Amino acid sequence: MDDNDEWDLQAVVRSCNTISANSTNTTITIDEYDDEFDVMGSVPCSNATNPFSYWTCSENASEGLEEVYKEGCSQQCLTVAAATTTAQLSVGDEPLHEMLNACDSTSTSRKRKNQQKKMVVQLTQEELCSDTWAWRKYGQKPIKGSPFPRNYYKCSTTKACGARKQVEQSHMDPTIFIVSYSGEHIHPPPTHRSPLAGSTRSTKFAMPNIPTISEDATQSRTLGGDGCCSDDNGREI
DNA sequence: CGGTTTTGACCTGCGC
DNA sequence: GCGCAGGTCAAAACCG
Repeated sequence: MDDNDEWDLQAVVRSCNTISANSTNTTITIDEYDDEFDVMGSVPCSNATNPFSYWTCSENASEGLEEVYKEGCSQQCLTVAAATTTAQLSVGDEPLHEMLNACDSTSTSRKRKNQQKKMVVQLTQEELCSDTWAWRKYGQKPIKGSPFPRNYYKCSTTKACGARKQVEQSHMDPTIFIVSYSGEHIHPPPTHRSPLAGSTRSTKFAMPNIPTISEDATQSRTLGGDGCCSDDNGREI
């Protein structure tokens, strides 16, 4: 792990600190997929009995994980679970290796052009609220096979910062959000934010028939609010 | 005024 | 080469 991964670690640690203790479902060790996953390290977790391992997807792995989700093979997307010495992954009640095998033979998903390392985590809304980075939404796209759109965020602290994240609500469990972090922050985490940052919007532009993505609570407006959550339009929830 | 969200258009990669 | 789908851009509108 190098300096470039530092922000990822920080983000994970924050998530870790709020991750639910029962987040572990059926799990398999990531060791079974050494060729596919890059386990980056392990950090202590205040709310979990075990260290929290974090990982990124190597090329094959990211495809595999993406396929698992796209194909709807699982009841939930990948769960980043508390681990012992290696990261463990759970996919609902199904063993991950079975998921991947199934998807390998049936998947029609496309490879994405952005193959840079991503860190994928599954978070609840509360956990998302703990994300103190300042994010600015720059896009939203409906995703085939999912009733919920995917939202795209850039770090808004500095224009030069290349950190990005994608947030997608699990269609199997709408209370779960799949967050993919990519790129890297070139600055320390913000400790407070401008009162102007994260201005709210009216709901007049809300997309009809598309559920509001409450993960936007992670948006900058929550910063300085010491963890207070707000919805897509900045309303506190 | 400065920052954000919204959202349609555009770009690009991949499968067929 | 074409079509599909994901990712990004950017103008317009909004908010405090």
